[in-house]
Amino acid sequence: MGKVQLTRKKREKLRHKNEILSAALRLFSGHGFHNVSMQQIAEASEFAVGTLYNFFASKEALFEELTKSCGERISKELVAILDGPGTEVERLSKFILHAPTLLEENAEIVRLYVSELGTRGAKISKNRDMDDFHVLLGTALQKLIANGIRKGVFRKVDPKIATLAINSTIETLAFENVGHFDKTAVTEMFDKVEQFFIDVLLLPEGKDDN
Amino acid sequence: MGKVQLTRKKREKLRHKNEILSAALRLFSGHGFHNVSMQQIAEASEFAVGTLYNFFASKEALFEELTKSCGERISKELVAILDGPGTEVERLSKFILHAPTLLEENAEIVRLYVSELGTRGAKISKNRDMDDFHVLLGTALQKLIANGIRKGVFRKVDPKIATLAINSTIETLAFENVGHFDKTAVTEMFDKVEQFFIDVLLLPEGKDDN
DNA sequence: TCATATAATGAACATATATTCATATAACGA
DNA sequence: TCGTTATATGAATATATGTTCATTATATGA
Repeated sequence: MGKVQLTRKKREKLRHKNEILSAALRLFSGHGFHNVSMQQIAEASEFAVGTLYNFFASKEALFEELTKSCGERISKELVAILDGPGTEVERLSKFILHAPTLLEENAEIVRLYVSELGTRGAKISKNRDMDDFHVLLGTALQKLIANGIRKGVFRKVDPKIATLAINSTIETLAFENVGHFDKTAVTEMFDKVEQFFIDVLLLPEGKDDN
Repeated sequence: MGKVQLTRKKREKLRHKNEILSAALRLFSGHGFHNVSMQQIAEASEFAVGTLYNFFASKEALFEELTKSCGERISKELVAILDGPGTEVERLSKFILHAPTLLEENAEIVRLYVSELGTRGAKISKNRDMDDFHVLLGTALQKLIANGIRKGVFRKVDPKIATLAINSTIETLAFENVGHFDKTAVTEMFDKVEQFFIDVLLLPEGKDDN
């Protein structure tokens, strides 16, 4: 579906659009939606203000387009780990330990998410995409933990609460570090988080809760 | 220090100031800093715009004054529990279970905190008070957990990470529920959170990690 | 080459809103 | 009562900025 090869013009146009989006992401993530003007985006992307409106109906529309795809991409990456190969412990471990890399590669988006979308609160727009991806992620993690419990690998905790705790911790840590990112320090912290949750969730061998 | 009894005029003035702050809190917490104008605050508090500027140098100053005291009050309330009487387990338990009440009584402030201060990100102002109180709280909780471990009540986990996990979980849950607050549902959730962390941190009797 | 379509431009416009300040009002003390 | 001080007022100002649109530039294909 869709043309395999776009015409030169279409490709150019798409490239221009992406350049605008890219500049907007940089600015928004640095200063926040309300503190960035269309003028600034125009200057940063080296287009005229009017040109922006040939691509996006409004400042809000630009913002939404910017966030739409990002959430999906990141959430898919994480769900892939949770639903991927390996034991429950291995996957949970991998999931937590993948955060530093993910954070490094998506610093701007995460910063945008933190500064504008929060996880809740007064949203810029009615954009609910982020929340949807959040739910998707939560479901996958919850299922993993429930499976682990059923197999007798994890203690009998409430999978919902465990998921909440793990996700909250990862997010908080991510948000706290996205401003001044130090890979070594961040990696170290996430190592400890992984250790904590594995340690705490793992059923001591030989002991059986059932 | 300070007059014990203020003159009628001073008292009136203070009352007026608080009325403005109160109206501002209601508006800000509902719509966010950028979506509330001085006009609106003036109307809501039944003063003229100019009057607001007799009390506060700017919109930002008003906002800061609003947040300054709130954080301190809440954080003190929680630290009092953590540093209060009872065993480590009892205090941790009480700390978590106190959230619903606290949330109910401070819904507007929490909403404001969520929608504008986030926990980080593009702040309205350079106001760091909230962060300071956050640190204070973290320190108290961390100490409690460290003590619990030393006494052999808790497993040997990293107190820092445990604190991070507990605080993150409580905050996330609080933030998610402050919009449409349902005391019963919220209480139930926090009960489960308490159960989870106690369950997971408690050293099985007879077993000794040391 | 030229007619047409597409894209880019940025000055001008409309609106919103933070802030000011000259004026009015009320409270107070002599 | 009256002058003085403190407080309240809100129209006017200054500024910022989202959006429009008539104009210009560029690309395309006959």
